[in-house]
Amino acid sequence: MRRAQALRDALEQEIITGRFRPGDRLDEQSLAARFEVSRTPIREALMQLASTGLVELQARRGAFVTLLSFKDVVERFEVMAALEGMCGALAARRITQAMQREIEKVHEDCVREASQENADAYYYANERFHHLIYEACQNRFLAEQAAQLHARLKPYRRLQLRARSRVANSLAEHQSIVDAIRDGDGERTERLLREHILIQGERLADFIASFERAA
Amino acid sequence: MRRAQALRDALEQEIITGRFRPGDRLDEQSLAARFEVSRTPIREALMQLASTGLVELQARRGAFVTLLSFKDVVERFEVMAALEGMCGALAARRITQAMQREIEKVHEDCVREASQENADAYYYANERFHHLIYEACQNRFLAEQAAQLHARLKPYRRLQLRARSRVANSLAEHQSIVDAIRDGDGERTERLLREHILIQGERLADFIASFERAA
DNA sequence: AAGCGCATTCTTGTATACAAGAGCGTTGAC
DNA sequence: GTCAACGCTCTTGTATACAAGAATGCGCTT
Repeated sequence: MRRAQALRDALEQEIITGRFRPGDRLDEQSLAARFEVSRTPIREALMQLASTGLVELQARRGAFVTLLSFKDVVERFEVMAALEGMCGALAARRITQAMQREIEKVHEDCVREASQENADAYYYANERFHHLIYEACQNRFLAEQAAQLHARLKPYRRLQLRARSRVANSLAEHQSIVDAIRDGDGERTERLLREHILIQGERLADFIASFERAA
Repeated sequence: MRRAQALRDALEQEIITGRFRPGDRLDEQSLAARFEVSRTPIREALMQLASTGLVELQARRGAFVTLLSFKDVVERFEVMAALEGMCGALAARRITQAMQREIEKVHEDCVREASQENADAYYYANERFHHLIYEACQNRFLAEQAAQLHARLKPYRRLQLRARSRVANSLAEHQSIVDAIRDGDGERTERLLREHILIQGERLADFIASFERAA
């Protein structure tokens, strides 16, 4: 069983991959028909998605895929930068030897996948890199919050790692972050990670701005 | 209508005020009977509370009031300190004249209520003070996140403002925060707010530690 | 012809009925 | 007497039926 959970994942995927687009209405009945379940687990799944911010529930009007404005996205990247910076600061001070080695290993994975120009593999290695930093902060709650917002920004982050120069810069930034953590320098790690994320946010902001201008 | 929402608020209050204590099981049937509604809106309310972290849903086992360990609370205060610090930093750089005046006014309210030794009134004035800083950051998402975690920590925060000396110190800290914001000094505001929150966290940690030792 | 109002219909919100898994007690065997 | 297994019950998870609010379209009136 546990249909609601499965539905949650399925809908999340469809939203992230663009099957449903921001602003789209999610009709309970048609979803129930399509997945061949009753409305009950559909409603549960929608409420769970609403709690993560992926959809919005309007009273008596139904569920809609959250439509983030330009400002909304910038705001979230601002917070993401702060959270990741904090993770980094704590990680640099608290990290274990084993964790340190693991991060270095995953960083090497990133380098390898980038050199092979395997976009998807690089994307996933990059994701593991960031998740390791979340976990290394030794604050489970912070790690969860960071991971959740990270996931929430996924649809927007994927848009931008196309430019090859960005990948090269990103790797250089990762390297200096790894170094800063190894040195146990919390402040430097925090600053580097903040900038690393904010650059992404700014890139994306440029992208969205050009997109909105075209529309 | 909108029973689920009303139930959510009612249950939240009962948890915050201690009618239900951390670890308690929340039985759907008995709640439905007590509130004279069916299980459906009860389930909705419980899921909403779960999304904010106030209760935990265990699959096939039901809902339990979240029992935060000592470590859990410390972790949350660590994050709260960072979020509030960030709010303060942004607020100091972005605050409007009107907002500045409003914060000063509420700060004066805090001073007045404290001098009258009206614990509840002071508590609420203090809460308004912090919420104003959240809003002043001009990042709606950050403000929401901060407010949510703030609310989440409410049951734990109330335990500790008993000591009179803490109130006096707290007011002095508020004053220097107001000054730092007026000066537009983001870094100083951030540092002061972080410390202001972390002190609360440490006080509470001491309290919990002594409590757990006694038990 | 245009605007307002009413009714119909569609959708969400709530109640109830049903299914299935988990825990617990009892009973039987060793 | 103790341990294990079986079955019962209790609770959650899902389906369906019902109620109520919101939107839309049609008709009537001016």
